Amino acid sequence: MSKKVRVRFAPSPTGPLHIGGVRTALFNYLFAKKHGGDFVLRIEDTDQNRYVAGAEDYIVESLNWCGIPFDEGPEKNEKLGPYRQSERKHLYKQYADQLIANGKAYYAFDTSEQLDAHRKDHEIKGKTFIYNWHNRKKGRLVNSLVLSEEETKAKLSAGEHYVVRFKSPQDETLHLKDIIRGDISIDTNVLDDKILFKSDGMPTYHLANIVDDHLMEITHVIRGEEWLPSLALHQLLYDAFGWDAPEFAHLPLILKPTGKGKLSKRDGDKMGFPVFPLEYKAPDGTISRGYKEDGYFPEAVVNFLAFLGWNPGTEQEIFSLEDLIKHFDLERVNKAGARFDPDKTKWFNHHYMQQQLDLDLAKEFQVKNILLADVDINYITLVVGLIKERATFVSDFWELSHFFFVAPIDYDEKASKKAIKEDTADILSKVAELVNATDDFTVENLQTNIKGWITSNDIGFGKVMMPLRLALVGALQGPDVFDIMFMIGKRETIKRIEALVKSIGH
RNA sequence: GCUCUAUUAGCAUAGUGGUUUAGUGCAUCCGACUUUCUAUCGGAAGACAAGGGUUCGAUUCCCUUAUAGAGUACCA
Repeated sequence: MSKKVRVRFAPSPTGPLHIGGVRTALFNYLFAKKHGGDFVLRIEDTDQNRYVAGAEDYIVESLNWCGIPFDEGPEKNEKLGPYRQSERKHLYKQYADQLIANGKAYYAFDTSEQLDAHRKDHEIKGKTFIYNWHNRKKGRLVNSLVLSEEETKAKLSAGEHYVVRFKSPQDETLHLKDIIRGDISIDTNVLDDKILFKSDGMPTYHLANIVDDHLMEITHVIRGEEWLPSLALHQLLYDAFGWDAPEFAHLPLILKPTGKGKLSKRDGDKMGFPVFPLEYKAPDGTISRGYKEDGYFPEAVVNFLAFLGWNPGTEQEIFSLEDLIKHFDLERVNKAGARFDPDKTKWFNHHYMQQQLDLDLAKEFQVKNILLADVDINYITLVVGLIKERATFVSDFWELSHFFFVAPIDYDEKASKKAIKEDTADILSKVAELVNATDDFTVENLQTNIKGWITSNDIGFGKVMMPLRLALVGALQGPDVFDIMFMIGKRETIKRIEALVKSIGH
């Protein structure tokens, strides 16, 4: 009985896709897949002034990188295409005309300048200018409602610029439904007569959106909260056309980490985290960082995005895409805005890092560090296995593991103070001997030899282990000392111990 | 201004008209890992915006206030 679920993600190609847009796309995707439906990408490029070349490709690449590809869209499975509104231009006029013919819309000839003047005028008087029943017949507006039929025709045939406005009803209370927010009532008297068709021959978002959603057989419109105020108009438009409206769900806004205002493009650079999925080079040359380039795994991005406004109601926080599809539910989406937490996104990334194959991480590590070009990949893989648990990004690896590849060139001052005592040189020399005497050079043998020596001579672990670590690493950091010795080998271990002994100056 | 929306600890959130001493995660602090640590493990501290109702009883329902956000374009 129920139709197949079809949802759409309808971004405007005005620049890189904001992370909030990705979240909207993700929720659409999850909802569609959960119900075995289709996920449609439609490009809303009705504003020719704001068009940015390359933005559409960026959107497609972003969705693909996140692993949430669309089923239908530009150049892909075009069943009900085209999927760019600029290519559907010819479709919209007839619908605007239809509304005019049945009295639901009208021509307006006011210029932008005239309207601005009205708005300013009202502002001075402390009132709000609304282009609706309240003002449309008072004589100061020029439209087909106040003009005679002849005058209107004359203006049209004279080629005067006009727009088509929706005639919003008077004194009605609209009852709207939103899956997330429940019932919403609106007094139609506060609605203005929105422009449906612009003087440049293109429809506005409002008209195009309704016509396309209808033609593309969209069953659920899942979009950002900023559209909530337009919901009444959209419902009215469906009614005016005599079409069944889809169901609506308005997603909560994504707020800045400071909590004030919605997350904007500039917040990222200011606070040191990306707001875009992929790096973006603007036509003017400025570069915005992306999650991908910053070293985030797509799984982590999807996971934290899913939790921006939604939660499963259980204590599970780690969700694969498949899990999300299984558990996602619009009813469980929050109404309140979701504050973006950069630390939590790192936490997710750390988690997904642990699940990556050491070999894959090692390959990436090698590519990003020239110094590793000639190092055996198997060795790098072993190193990665030892240090990845304390890394969030692959870019952390070098900092955490350089001593596996190169000997320390100097010793951290604070660490030296802490580790080096009067008898340190003697102790280290003895340790070097022990290392040298360990023929079968394994972690286990090193441990039993050195630890055994410490306990049998009653020296104290700190006095031995700390300077030993300092010798090997150059600081009091890194994984288990015995692992390090084993990895760099007997000769290198002894070399480094002797280097420290020498530097102490005994 | 007007319209709409929200408000649980530093932050994100769970949850409910009465055994809830309000659960979880991030961050913080403290311990442990026979001694690195920004990792891991264990523990601690920390919240129902305010005021009115409704009710035997409200964090949970209603109203008001405060605060915050969104929209208010020939942008989407």
